[in-house]
Amino acid sequence: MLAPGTLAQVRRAIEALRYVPNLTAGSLASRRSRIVAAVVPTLSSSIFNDTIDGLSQSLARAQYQLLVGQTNYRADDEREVVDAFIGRRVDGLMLIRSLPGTDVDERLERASVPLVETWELPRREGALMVGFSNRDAGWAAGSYLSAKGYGRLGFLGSATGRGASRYAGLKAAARDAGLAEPALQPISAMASLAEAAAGFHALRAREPQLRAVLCANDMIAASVLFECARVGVDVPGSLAVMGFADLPIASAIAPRLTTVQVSAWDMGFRAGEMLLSRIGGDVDAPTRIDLGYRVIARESA
Amino acid sequence: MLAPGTLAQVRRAIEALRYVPNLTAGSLASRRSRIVAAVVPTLSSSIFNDTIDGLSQSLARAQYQLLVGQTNYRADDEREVVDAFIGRRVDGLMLIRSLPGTDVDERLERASVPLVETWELPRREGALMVGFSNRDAGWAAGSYLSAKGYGRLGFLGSATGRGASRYAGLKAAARDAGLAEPALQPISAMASLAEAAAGFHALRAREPQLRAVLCANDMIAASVLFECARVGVDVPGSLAVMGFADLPIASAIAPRLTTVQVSAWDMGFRAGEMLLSRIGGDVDAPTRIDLGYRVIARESA
DNA sequence: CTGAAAGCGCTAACAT
DNA sequence: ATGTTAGCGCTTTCAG
Repeated sequence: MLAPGTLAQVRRAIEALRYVPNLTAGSLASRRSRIVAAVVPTLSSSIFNDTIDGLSQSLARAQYQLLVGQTNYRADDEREVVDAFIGRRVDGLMLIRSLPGTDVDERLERASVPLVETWELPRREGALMVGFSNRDAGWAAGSYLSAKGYGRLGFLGSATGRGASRYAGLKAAARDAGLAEPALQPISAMASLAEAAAGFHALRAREPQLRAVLCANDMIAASVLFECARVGVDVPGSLAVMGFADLPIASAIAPRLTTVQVSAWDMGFRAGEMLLSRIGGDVDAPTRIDLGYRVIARESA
Repeated sequence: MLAPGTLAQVRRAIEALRYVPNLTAGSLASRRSRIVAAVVPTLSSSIFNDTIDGLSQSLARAQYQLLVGQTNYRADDEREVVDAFIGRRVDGLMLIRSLPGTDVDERLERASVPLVETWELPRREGALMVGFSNRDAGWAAGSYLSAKGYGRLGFLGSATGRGASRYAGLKAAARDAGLAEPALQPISAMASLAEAAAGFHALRAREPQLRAVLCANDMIAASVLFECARVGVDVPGSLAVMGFADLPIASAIAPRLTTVQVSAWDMGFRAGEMLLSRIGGDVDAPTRIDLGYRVIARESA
């Protein structure tokens, strides 16, 4: 039996000796690491940071910790980092896929570590995901553009993965509106702002009639806006530009950027919640959340 | 003795059974977690991402993994996250300090986890650090501005921590050049672009004679540039604007941003290397790296 | 309910 | 060189 005040003494001793329980030992014994991992294409881009932030916040509430790894859009890096996380016995993993068709799902499945995918929403049985349809979002952007009366459309962004889906949606919208097929100017998924600028000029050279350009993300769109300012192209008068993601810069830049908002922070936060409830054994928690997208009409298109 | 081909069989069996060694058990037994942690003020800002990226890259080479935590510029969050990392027995920790004067050093010291600080360079015995002098960098910016002939100077940024050091340097440069004390418009360290814009307008209202403004980072400067475009202020004709950090946007924006480059990625990479060699027991590895700063003259000032 | 004991899956130190 | 064994510091189970 504990004498009154004994607990307090113990606490004081703990503080005095600076005893810190070893979570590693705890993890081994309990078979629970209290660690969740995030695997993202790149850490040095504004695009996914909000998602990581959101994940981090939901994990922090539950005293979980966050391990991060980047793939640089390479399949073997993705596999390597995922294997390392499996070895670490993470309790769950959030993935923003770098490329389609890798076998990481299977590996995680076999190790029975819960996986939640974000930034897309493929239909796959039993998979956890929180995101939106990139194709539909691209379609919405295209419809907005055609409804505004812009005729000749273009797309500036990656021609693979999510970028390809957005372009496919844009193409479908153009077809639905009876417009010509939008021009595609592919740039790498990790494109620097300089690369984006060069891609824009290439697109303009190829398509002198270009009336509106949809960019794969707001940073690319910002770069386009900068180039327009530089060469004196009036936006949206001579050219409409539309971004994607609704990053903070979109509502600050001049002219303010018309874009497709996609709840980047929420995807991370909800991904964390999904993982946590799955880890907690909650069976009837949602497994698939469509956060949708929303065209935000501002000044640039 | 291993029969020829036995090793190959074992490997095949490992692959077939999908056996993945448990790193947690290894950590406990070897007293080496092969994890390094990064504690940053915020994850959802472009400012520190390159540093985290650099750290991540140097750790990946050594098969180390990266745990991240954010403090939201709050002392108690910082302490909590650092304690959790100590409990996890991380082999090292990189810290971008949120506020001065917290006791995290002491706690890490007692737990004997190597600490490397970045984004500043205080003189402290035995401490690991890789960074630059914020005060000197602020001074360099101020000298550049005064040499360009701009009279009335201003500063837009946090009035605490690194921001305060940069302002102190700016003030010293103004004094050295015989100019009036630069106006200080404080905004929070986590300021949104909208807050930065509002701060800029407040500064202009207060100081109608303002000729040049130094911003605490390039995102704030970008926001200022956007507002100038919006209200028709000619940059640098009517107002010079200078940024800090040399983020990718600095060289892309129109007009291109004059700024102070500070090797964000390298700070992270070198921090990782310092930690790794310290963990490896290398005694005569460098403990203090001054990466310096460099004024990059572009169009905006 | 409290307390002892048996692992968790590795590494490292030892013995052979 | 190779094989064996004793922990690492917790959680959990099982007696009492």
